[in-house]
Amino acid sequence: MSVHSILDVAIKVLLADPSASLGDVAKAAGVSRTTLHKRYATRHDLLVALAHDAYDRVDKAMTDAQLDVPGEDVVAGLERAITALIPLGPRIEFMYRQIGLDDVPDLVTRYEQSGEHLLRLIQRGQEAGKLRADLPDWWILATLEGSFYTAWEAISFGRLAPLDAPKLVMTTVMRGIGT
Amino acid sequence: MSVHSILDVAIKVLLADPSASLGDVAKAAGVSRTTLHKRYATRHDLLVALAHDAYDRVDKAMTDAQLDVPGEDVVAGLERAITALIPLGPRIEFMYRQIGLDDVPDLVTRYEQSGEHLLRLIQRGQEAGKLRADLPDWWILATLEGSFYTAWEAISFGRLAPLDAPKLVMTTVMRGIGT
DNA sequence: GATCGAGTGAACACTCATGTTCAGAAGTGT
DNA sequence: ACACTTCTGAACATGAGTGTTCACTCGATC
Repeated sequence: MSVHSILDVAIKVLLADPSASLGDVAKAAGVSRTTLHKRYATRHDLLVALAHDAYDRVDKAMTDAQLDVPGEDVVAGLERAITALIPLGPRIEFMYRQIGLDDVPDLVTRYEQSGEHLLRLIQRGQEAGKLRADLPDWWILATLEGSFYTAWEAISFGRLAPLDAPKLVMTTVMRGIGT
Repeated sequence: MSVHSILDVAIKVLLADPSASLGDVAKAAGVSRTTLHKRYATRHDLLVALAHDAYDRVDKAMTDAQLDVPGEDVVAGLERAITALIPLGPRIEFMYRQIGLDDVPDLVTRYEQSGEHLLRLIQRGQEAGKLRADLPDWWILATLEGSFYTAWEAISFGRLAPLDAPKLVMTTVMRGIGT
């Protein structure tokens, strides 16, 4: 069982039950508790590792989405970002729900940085007249993240097909629900 | 210390730290742990009581918002609903984050019912041509709830003034972020 | 085949929240 | 003043998760 597999399983288990014991995690990962303790000395260490792994993937997704290409269409960039974020749903949900990681300076820093790519894209969109300039940029970012999260929830409930999500999010966020 | 005050304090404490002990809750409420145990025999009982209290308030807010008046403007109804929900932010956030209450049939039922008022309003809005009919009603509902939640978060971070929230949510949700 | 590293299961001490009990204090009503 | 209720602080047993150690097994490597 590789490190990544363990983290994958740990995310799932801890998401289903945040109070799951390390024994539960180890069992689900097909690994002895001793081995788990060898990799992550304490529960806190495991949580931090999970958070870092999640941020790694978000960062990679944002980089891959090529949001910083100046000439390109902002809306297309947004759609690529959303599409890339959808598969990361479980990990982001985990980050979102886990409390007690606020006191880890590294993670706070990463959290603040994680939205930077999108925020710059949004600012460019506003300057280019593609996005409403009467709304604060941070609010637009929060709205985007919220809509993505709503989509992820709908997917996890089985109500929304993953492949339908990006377009649905984009049309909703861009045009709104009004006629 | 009245029952409602205890629940108020309990919400705050458990929201700040979901793993807070009953001793912490009791101390914060200015009540002995023994007394707390007398009112709520187990931790689970307390959580269920908190959930019911939250649903009570949501139900009351939705009823007070008069969403079922047939003739009235749907958009105005939505804004009243959002306005009424904002103050319930902490409680709804609590409901949202607490896991382990899924196995309480009463709460599952109440959860399903809690969105009914808004859903009917949305359906009326779609029929009246005020809301996009090309989007599923449940998705519009989820979008509304998500945007409300985004606003609540911004408020709790101190970035958004509570009185500004309803209008901001409405314009964002109705018109979207695009130009 | 011997050696090394990684993993395993079992046992252990430790901490902490929980739930319970009880005798006494504080307050309320008659 | 008295009876009654509620709240309190303290103590207790219990259970569960945690972190640690250790002897053992297994597989790969030399």
